[in-house]
Amino acid sequence: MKTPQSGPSRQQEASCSCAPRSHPLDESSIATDVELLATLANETRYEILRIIADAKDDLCVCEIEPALDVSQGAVSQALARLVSADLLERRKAGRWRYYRTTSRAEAIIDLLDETQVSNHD
Amino acid sequence: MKTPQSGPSRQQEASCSCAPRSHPLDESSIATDVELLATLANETRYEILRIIADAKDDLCVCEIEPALDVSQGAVSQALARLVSADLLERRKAGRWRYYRTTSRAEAIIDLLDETQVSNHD
DNA sequence: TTCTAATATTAGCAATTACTAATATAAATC
DNA sequence: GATTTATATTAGTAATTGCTAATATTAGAA
Repeated sequence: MKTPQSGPSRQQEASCSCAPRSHPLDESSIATDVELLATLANETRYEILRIIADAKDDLCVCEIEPALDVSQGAVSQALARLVSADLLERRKAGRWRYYRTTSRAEAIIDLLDETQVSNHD
Repeated sequence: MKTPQSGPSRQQEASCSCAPRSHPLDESSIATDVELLATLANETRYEILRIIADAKDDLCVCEIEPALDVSQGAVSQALARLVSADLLERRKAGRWRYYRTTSRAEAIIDLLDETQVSNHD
Protein backbone atom coordinates (compact mmCIF):
# COMPACT_ATOMS: atom_id res chain seq x y z
CA MET A 1 0.00 0.00 0.00
CA LYS A 2 1.37 3.35 -0.98
CA THR A 3 1.38 6.52 1.04
CA PRO A 4 0.10 9.58 -0.78
CA GLN A 5 2.89 11.68 -2.23
CA SER A 6 3.32 15.40 -2.14
CA GLY A 7 3.48 17.25 -5.42
CA PRO A 8 1.53 17.09 -8.65
CA SER A 9 1.50 13.30 -8.96
CA ARG A 10 -1.01 13.28 -6.12
CA GLN A 11 -3.80 14.44 -8.35
CA GLN A 12 -3.15 11.81 -11.00
CA GLU A 13 -3.73 8.75 -8.81
CA ALA A 14 -6.53 6.58 -10.15
CA SER A 15 -7.81 5.76 -6.70
CA CYS A 16 -7.01 6.60 -3.13
CA SER A 17 -3.93 4.75 -1.93
CA CYS A 18 -3.57 6.39 1.42
CA ALA A 19 -1.95 4.47 4.23
CA PRO A 20 -4.44 4.50 7.05
CA ARG A 21 -3.02 5.65 10.37
CA SER A 22 -1.96 2.50 12.21
CA HIS A 23 -3.01 3.14 15.81
CA PRO A 24 -3.63 6.78 16.25
CA LEU A 25 -3.31 8.28 19.70
CA ASP A 26 -3.59 7.65 23.38
CA GLU A 27 -7.29 6.85 23.59
CA SER A 28 -7.54 7.57 27.28
CA SER A 29 -6.05 11.05 27.07
CA ILE A 30 -8.54 11.82 24.32
CA ALA A 31 -11.40 10.74 26.55
CA THR A 32 -9.98 12.81 29.38
CA ASP A 33 -9.67 15.91 27.23
CA VAL A 34 -13.16 15.47 25.81
CA GLU A 35 -14.54 15.13 29.32
CA LEU A 36 -12.93 18.43 30.29
CA LEU A 37 -14.15 20.12 27.13
CA ALA A 38 -17.66 18.79 27.65
CA THR A 39 -17.67 20.29 31.11
CA LEU A 40 -16.83 23.66 29.61
CA ALA A 41 -19.20 23.35 26.65
CA ASN A 42 -22.36 24.40 28.44
CA GLU A 43 -23.60 27.95 28.80
CA THR A 44 -24.53 27.66 32.45
CA ARG A 45 -21.25 26.10 33.50
CA TYR A 46 -19.09 28.31 31.32
CA GLU A 47 -20.82 31.46 32.43
CA ILE A 48 -20.39 30.47 36.07
CA LEU A 49 -16.71 29.93 35.43
CA ARG A 50 -16.33 33.36 33.85
CA ILE A 51 -18.24 35.08 36.63
CA ILE A 52 -15.95 33.53 39.21
CA ALA A 53 -12.86 34.21 37.14
CA ASP A 54 -13.82 37.87 36.85
CA ALA A 55 -14.31 38.29 40.58
CA LYS A 56 -11.28 39.47 42.55
CA ASP A 57 -12.34 37.33 45.49
CA ASP A 58 -13.92 33.93 45.65
CA LEU A 59 -17.71 33.92 45.43
CA CYS A 60 -20.47 32.21 47.32
CA VAL A 61 -23.27 30.44 45.49
CA CYS A 62 -25.74 33.15 46.45
CA GLU A 63 -23.70 35.66 44.49
CA ILE A 64 -23.60 33.48 41.41
CA GLU A 65 -27.20 32.34 41.26
CA PRO A 66 -28.93 35.67 40.53
CA ALA A 67 -26.78 36.22 37.44
CA LEU A 68 -28.14 33.06 35.84
CA ASP A 69 -31.67 32.17 34.99
CA VAL A 70 -31.68 28.56 35.96
CA SER A 71 -32.84 26.92 39.17
CA GLN A 72 -30.78 26.61 42.34
CA GLY A 73 -30.40 22.90 41.74
CA ALA A 74 -29.00 23.51 38.28
CA VAL A 75 -26.38 25.92 39.65
CA SER A 76 -25.37 23.40 42.29
CA GLN A 77 -25.01 20.66 39.70
CA ALA A 78 -22.96 22.96 37.49
CA LEU A 79 -20.62 23.90 40.32
CA ALA A 80 -20.13 20.29 41.32
CA ARG A 81 -19.13 19.36 37.81
CA LEU A 82 -16.74 22.29 37.49
CA VAL A 83 -15.07 21.23 40.73
CA SER A 84 -14.68 17.63 39.65
CA ALA A 85 -13.11 18.80 36.39
CA ASP A 86 -10.55 20.69 38.46
CA LEU A 87 -11.75 24.02 37.16
CA LEU A 88 -13.03 25.31 40.49
CA GLU A 89 -11.98 24.93 44.10
CA ARG A 90 -14.50 24.90 46.92
CA ARG A 91 -14.05 26.39 50.38
CA LYS A 92 -16.59 25.87 53.15
CA ALA A 93 -17.48 28.64 55.56
CA GLY A 94 -20.40 27.95 57.83
CA ARG A 95 -23.51 27.57 55.76
CA TRP A 96 -21.81 28.95 52.66
CA ARG A 97 -19.56 27.55 50.02
CA TYR A 98 -17.10 29.81 48.28
CA TYR A 99 -15.73 29.00 44.88
CA ARG A 100 -12.68 30.20 43.03
CA THR A 101 -11.05 29.23 39.76
CA THR A 102 -8.03 26.95 39.54
CA SER A 103 -4.98 27.85 37.51
CA ARG A 104 -6.18 25.34 34.99
CA ALA A 105 -9.40 27.27 34.47
CA GLU A 106 -7.53 30.54 34.20
CA ALA A 107 -5.22 29.17 31.55
CA ILE A 108 -8.15 27.99 29.48
CA ILE A 109 -10.02 31.26 29.82
CA ASP A 110 -6.94 33.27 28.89
CA LEU A 111 -6.43 31.16 25.80
CA LEU A 112 -10.04 31.51 24.72
CA ASP A 113 -9.79 35.27 25.08
CA GLU A 114 -6.63 35.33 22.98
CA THR A 115 -7.88 32.99 20.28
CA GLN A 116 -11.00 35.12 19.78
CA VAL A 117 -12.15 35.09 16.14
CA SER A 118 -9.49 37.17 14.43
CA ASN A 119 -10.23 34.74 11.58
CA HIS A 120 -7.06 33.69 9.73
CA ASP A 121 -3.45 33.97 10.81
CA MET B 1 -27.89 45.39 50.54
CA LYS B 2 -24.46 44.49 51.84
CA THR B 3 -21.66 42.84 50.01
CA PRO B 4 -20.14 39.85 51.77
CA GLN B 5 -17.01 40.81 53.70
CA SER B 6 -13.72 39.02 53.87
CA GLY B 7 -12.50 37.85 57.24
CA PRO B 8 -14.13 36.11 60.16
CA SER B 9 -17.27 38.26 60.27
CA ARG B 10 -18.42 36.44 57.17
CA GLN B 11 -19.31 33.32 59.11
CA GLN B 12 -21.41 35.17 61.64
CA GLU B 13 -23.95 36.65 59.22
CA ALA B 14 -27.46 35.51 60.02
CA SER B 15 -28.47 35.21 56.39
CA CYS B 16 -26.95 35.68 53.02
CA SER B 17 -26.59 39.32 52.10
CA CYS B 18 -24.63 38.95 48.94
CA ALA B 19 -24.88 41.59 46.26
CA PRO B 20 -25.89 39.76 43.11
CA ARG B 21 -23.69 40.47 40.12
CA SER B 22 -25.35 43.31 38.23
CA HIS B 23 -24.95 42.37 34.58
CA PRO B 24 -22.37 39.69 34.32
CA LEU B 25 -20.45 39.36 31.08
CA ASP B 26 -20.59 39.78 27.37
CA GLU B 27 -23.32 37.26 26.59
CA SER B 28 -22.39 36.91 22.95
CA SER B 29 -18.75 36.07 23.62
CA ILE B 30 -19.91 33.41 26.04
CA ALA B 31 -22.09 31.87 23.39
CA THR B 32 -19.22 32.03 20.92
CA ASP B 33 -16.82 30.32 23.31
CA VAL B 34 -19.35 27.65 24.20
CA GLU B 35 -19.93 26.98 20.53
CA LEU B 36 -16.20 26.45 20.03
CA LEU B 37 -15.95 24.25 23.10
CA ALA B 38 -18.95 22.20 22.01
CA THR B 39 -17.26 21.57 18.69
CA LEU B 40 -14.24 20.19 20.53
CA ALA B 41 -16.25 18.24 23.11
CA ASN B 42 -16.93 15.20 20.99
CA GLU B 43 -14.70 12.17 20.71
CA THR B 44 -14.97 11.84 16.96
CA ARG B 45 -14.22 15.49 16.26
CA TYR B 46 -11.51 15.80 18.86
CA GLU B 47 -9.79 12.65 17.75
CA ILE B 48 -9.85 13.83 14.15
CA LEU B 49 -8.30 17.09 15.24
CA ARG B 50 -5.50 15.30 17.09
CA ILE B 51 -4.81 12.96 14.21
CA ILE B 52 -4.43 15.88 11.86
CA ALA B 53 -2.40 17.86 14.38
CA ASP B 54 0.01 14.95 14.79
CA ALA B 55 0.57 14.58 11.06
CA LYS B 56 3.49 16.51 9.61
CA ASP B 57 1.57 17.09 6.42
CA ASP B 58 -2.06 17.77 5.79
CA LEU B 59 -4.24 14.68 5.49
CA CYS B 60 -6.95 13.58 3.12
CA VAL B 61 -10.20 12.18 4.41
CA CYS B 62 -9.28 8.69 3.33
CA GLU B 63 -6.34 8.75 5.72
CA ILE B 64 -8.47 9.86 8.62
CA GLU B 65 -11.47 7.60 8.19
CA PRO B 66 -9.87 4.21 8.92
CA ALA B 67 -8.61 5.41 12.31
CA LEU B 68 -12.16 6.02 13.49
CA ASP B 69 -15.01 3.59 13.79
CA VAL B 70 -17.81 5.76 12.57
CA SER B 71 -19.35 5.98 9.11
CA GLN B 72 -18.01 8.06 6.24
CA GLY B 73 -20.89 10.48 6.64
CA ALA B 74 -20.08 11.02 10.28
CA VAL B 75 -16.46 11.84 9.45
CA SER B 76 -17.56 14.29 6.81
CA GLN B 77 -19.93 16.00 9.23
CA ALA B 78 -17.22 16.18 11.85
CA LEU B 79 -14.73 17.73 9.44
CA ALA B 80 -17.27 20.30 8.28
CA ARG B 81 -17.93 21.41 11.81
CA LEU B 82 -14.24 21.63 12.65
CA VAL B 83 -13.72 23.83 9.60
CA SER B 84 -16.56 26.15 10.48
CA ALA B 85 -15.16 26.52 14.00
CA ASP B 86 -11.89 27.67 12.43
CA LEU B 87 -10.05 24.66 13.78
CA LEU B 88 -9.27 23.11 10.41
CA GLU B 89 -8.49 24.45 6.96
CA ARG B 90 -9.56 22.62 3.83
CA ARG B 91 -7.63 22.35 0.59
CA LYS B 92 -9.12 20.82 -2.55
CA ALA B 93 -7.03 18.68 -4.86
CA GLY B 94 -8.92 16.87 -7.57
CA ARG B 95 -11.25 14.39 -5.98
CA TRP B 96 -9.59 14.74 -2.61
CA ARG B 97 -9.84 17.19 0.22
CA TYR B 98 -6.87 17.77 2.46
CA TYR B 99 -7.20 19.10 5.95
CA ARG B 100 -4.75 20.76 8.30
CA THR B 101 -5.05 22.40 11.67
CA THR B 102 -5.21 26.15 12.16
CA SER B 103 -3.02 27.96 14.64
CA ARG B 104 -6.10 28.29 16.81
CA ALA B 105 -6.44 24.51 17.00
CA GLU B 106 -2.75 24.10 17.75
CA ALA B 107 -2.91 26.60 20.59
CA ILE B 108 -5.81 24.75 22.16
CA ILE B 109 -4.17 21.35 21.79
CA ASP B 110 -0.93 22.62 23.28
CA LEU B 111 -2.76 24.05 26.24
CA LEU B 112 -4.67 20.83 26.85
CA ASP B 113 -1.42 18.87 26.77
CA GLU B 114 0.13 21.26 29.30
CA THR B 115 -2.87 21.40 31.62
CA GLN B 116 -2.97 17.60 31.82
CA VAL B 117 -4.14 16.45 35.25
CA SER B 118 -1.16 17.26 37.44
CA ASN B 119 -3.93 17.91 39.99
CA HIS B 120 -3.10 20.97 42.10
CA ASP B 121 -0.61 23.74 41.46
C1' DT C 1 -34.45 20.81 69.65
C1' DT C 2 -36.96 23.30 66.38
C1' DC C 3 -36.71 26.44 62.66
C1' DT C 4 -34.69 28.55 58.78
C1' DA C 5 -31.29 29.39 55.30
C1' DA C 6 -27.80 27.57 52.07
C1' DT C 7 -26.59 24.10 49.32
C1' DA C 8 -26.78 19.19 47.48
C1' DT C 9 -29.05 15.25 45.52
C1' DT C 10 -32.44 12.75 42.87
C1' DA C 11 -36.04 11.35 39.45
C1' DG C 12 -38.05 12.24 35.45
C1' DC C 13 -38.69 14.59 31.25
C1' DA C 14 -37.82 17.78 27.13
C1' DA C 15 -34.42 19.21 24.19
C1' DT C 16 -30.29 18.40 21.88
C1' DT C 17 -26.84 15.69 19.75
C1' DA C 18 -24.29 12.37 16.96
C1' DC C 19 -24.86 8.74 14.59
C1' DT C 20 -26.37 5.48 10.43
C1' DA C 21 -28.20 4.70 6.02
C1' DA C 22 -29.44 6.49 2.00
C1' DT C 23 -28.81 9.71 -1.47
C1' DA C 24 -26.50 13.63 -3.86
C1' DT C 25 -22.61 15.98 -5.89
C1' DA C 26 -18.19 16.54 -8.05
C1' DA C 27 -14.19 15.16 -10.41
C1' DA C 28 -11.46 11.83 -12.85
C1' DT C 29 -11.28 7.92 -15.88
C1' DC C 30 -13.17 4.93 -19.49
C1' DG D 1 -21.52 10.29 -22.54
C1' DA D 2 -21.27 6.40 -18.54
C1' DT D 3 -18.77 4.70 -14.53
C1' DT D 4 -16.17 5.00 -10.49
C1' DT D 5 -14.20 7.19 -6.54
C1' DA D 6 -14.16 10.65 -2.94
C1' DT D 7 -16.70 13.44 -0.29
C1' DA D 8 -21.03 16.01 1.15
C1' DT D 9 -25.79 16.31 2.48
C1' DT D 10 -30.11 14.84 4.43
C1' DA D 11 -33.78 12.47 7.17
C1' DG D 12 -34.69 9.88 10.79
C1' DT D 13 -33.57 7.89 15.22
C1' DA D 14 -31.17 6.33 19.54
C1' DA D 15 -28.58 8.08 23.10
C1' DT D 16 -27.18 11.77 25.89
C1' DT D 17 -27.70 15.95 28.26
C1' DG D 18 -29.44 19.74 31.20
C1' DC D 19 -33.05 21.26 33.17
C1' DT D 20 -37.04 21.63 36.83
C1' DA D 21 -39.34 20.29 40.87
C1' DA D 22 -39.16 17.93 44.78
C1' DT D 23 -36.66 16.34 48.55
C1' DA D 24 -32.49 15.74 51.54
C1' DT D 25 -28.69 17.48 54.10
C1' DT D 26 -26.00 20.56 56.83
C1' DA D 27 -25.19 24.35 59.84
C1' DG D 28 -26.35 28.32 62.46
C1' DA D 29 -30.01 30.84 65.14
C1' DA D 30 -33.83 30.98 68.19
